[in-house]
Amino acid sequence: MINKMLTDRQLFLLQLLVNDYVVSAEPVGSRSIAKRDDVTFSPATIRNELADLEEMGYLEKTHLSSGRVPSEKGYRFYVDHLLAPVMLSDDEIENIRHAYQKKFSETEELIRATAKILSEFTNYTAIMLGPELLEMKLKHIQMVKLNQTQGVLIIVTDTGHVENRTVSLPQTIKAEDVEKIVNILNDKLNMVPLYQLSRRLNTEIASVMRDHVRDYQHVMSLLKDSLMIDDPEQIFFSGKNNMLAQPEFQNADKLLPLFNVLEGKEFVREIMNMSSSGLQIRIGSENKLNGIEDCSLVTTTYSIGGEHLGTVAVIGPKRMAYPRVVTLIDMVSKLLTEHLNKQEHSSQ
Amino acid sequence: MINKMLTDRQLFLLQLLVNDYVVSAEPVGSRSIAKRDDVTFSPATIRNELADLEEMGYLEKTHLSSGRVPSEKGYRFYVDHLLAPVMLSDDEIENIRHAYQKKFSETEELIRATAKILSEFTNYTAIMLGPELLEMKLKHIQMVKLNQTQGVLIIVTDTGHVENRTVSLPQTIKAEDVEKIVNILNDKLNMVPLYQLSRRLNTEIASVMRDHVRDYQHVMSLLKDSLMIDDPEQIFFSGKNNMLAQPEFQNADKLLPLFNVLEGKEFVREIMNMSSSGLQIRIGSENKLNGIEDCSLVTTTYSIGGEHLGTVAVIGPKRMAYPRVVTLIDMVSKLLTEHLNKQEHSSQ
DNA sequence: GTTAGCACTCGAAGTTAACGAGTGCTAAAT
DNA sequence: ATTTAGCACTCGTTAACTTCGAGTGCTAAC
Repeated sequence: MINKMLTDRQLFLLQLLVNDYVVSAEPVGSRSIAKRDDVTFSPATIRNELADLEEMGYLEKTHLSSGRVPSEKGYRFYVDHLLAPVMLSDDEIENIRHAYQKKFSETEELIRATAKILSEFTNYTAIMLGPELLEMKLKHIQMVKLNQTQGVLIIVTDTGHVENRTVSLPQTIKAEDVEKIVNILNDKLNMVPLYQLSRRLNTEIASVMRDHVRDYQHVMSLLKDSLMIDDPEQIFFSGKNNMLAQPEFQNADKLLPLFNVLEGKEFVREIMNMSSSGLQIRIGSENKLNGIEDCSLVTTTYSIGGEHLGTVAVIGPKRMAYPRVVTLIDMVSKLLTEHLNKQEHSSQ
Repeated sequence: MINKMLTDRQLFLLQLLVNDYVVSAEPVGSRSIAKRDDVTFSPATIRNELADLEEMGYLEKTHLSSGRVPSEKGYRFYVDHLLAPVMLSDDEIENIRHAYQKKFSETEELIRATAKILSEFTNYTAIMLGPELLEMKLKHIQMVKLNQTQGVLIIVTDTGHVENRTVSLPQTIKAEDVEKIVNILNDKLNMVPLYQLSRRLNTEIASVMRDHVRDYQHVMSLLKDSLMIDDPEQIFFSGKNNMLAQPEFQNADKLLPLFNVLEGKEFVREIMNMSSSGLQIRIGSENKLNGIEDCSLVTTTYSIGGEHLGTVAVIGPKRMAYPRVVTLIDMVSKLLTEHLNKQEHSSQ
């Protein structure tokens, strides 16, 4: 089934209609389009064109005599062929750049700040996925004794991420034993990916431990617990409340399922899967996940040190200001990448 | 103005009415009360009694011929004098205890889990405030070099909390210099409260640094940035979405201001201020904070090592299941305290 | 002191009518 | 061959009116 070519005027009208509907959230009629200064033809002509566009599946009516609303096919066409890059005002660009001037002492803080900026400037909800913890490599392990019975095990990765665990120390263990153990671990596990830690523990480490550490069985079981890294993702949400301002989510019946989906693991997995390469847009039911069929999802990626990947996402109603979101998400992901790499390479 | 003493029957009726309204969320009429098995008198009698209770300010009507609803004064009286401790089912107690069986590798995880349990069992929103970061004392500082230009500064407190900062290292600095600096810091700042760090840095440390470290000005300014601890609170929310299920918050107009308040700093400050000693309940407009005048807030405290204090809070509609919430928040805060202290003292 | 009976109130739910924004179609105008 | 004015028709929205019922207060009888 090959689509008939659309005329220039049809393209123009489709674009106008989507733009209008995106801000008004009300079905758009022929009269309101005709009122515009850049439209020279009459409502009747517009009605004819819109009827054609509807026949081709780009538009829908909410009832027999209502104005038109873009269909999912309409949004898809709009996004694929009519997405005019939007200009941000100098003011806005200045504001965004300004938000990145601030010193960020932790990578996490930077990512969190990015989510906030993105949600505030789009007025939708932003989601940031950090680099996968399990892919990170061990850079350093450190044990700090808090008191007779407790210590904190600190794990630093090559990306500067820090994990920590509280561990109960057997009273039999001595300070020099602890030091010895930590030295062994640092020696043997340097630059080992976190997901391999427990395996390595059982193979290489076990034998060394047996030779050098007394009560080694006990120590091994403690270490095994502590080096279990199970939390696979760092996730940051910002602007969930922006959904409350959207006319399509005014009542709790709509909101509850939406929020439940947003907080679920499947949603995060969905974002992870779709953002393999560059900018992607999922419109409405293109999202396979149940519960966000009235939403659109825009994602892109950012890189740390040119290697590890994270994801930036914006979710909002299907009736989304796509050009603006695309411009913003693009800008922000670039700024983030830039910032992370500056951190990585500069000395100031 | 001294309140007239309430008769036993009036107390009984007030209690029944609150209990009924809490579950139904609808004004309670005399007939529905009379239908109960434990009520032996007629609707007319009940009407007379309720009219008296209304006159005394414990009840209100939503309109002239509606059933009655508790007033804030009514809730207050109920909470102060009629709060019958509710029994949890064995099943529930078992479930809660079971949730605490799991091993928690970080204190944070334990507190987060407690919030979740509390929100799930109350069906309201739980808020946990961790111990004040600024009150914690420095136990250990560690610097891990990531590459030529970057390092991670790790700060461990006496409670086992870990803070970390990414710092850009000047290229002139050598590994042994870093070690020297860290040693000085550990030596001079051991057990200093975090809020004093920057002051101490300027006094004691500055002079020592000048004598032992080259390029000391530069190092000092880096340290100053890194030891600025500004985030004063650890806050954990759970079950915000439970608000969506409450009939009083069905539309976005009510939800948006509520959520905005919950996320604001004033709200946290409010909780901090009110929980100075034991269990406290704030009903409706007793909360001075604008935006939660239709909510009630129940708070209590927990202790770590008998010394540091944190706060457990539950917020829900004014029409809250007070007895259940009080029982649960009490139980959970005790379990949490117990768990934290077990961690502290046992060796297994 | 309690309660049956009754007139009265008022919100909720249902009905109807008027309104208006929108459409499709036809026929005239360009 | 397009474009457009004109017009009948559709249908959601709003407001006015009705009905219904759950609830009250009051009075008089128990």
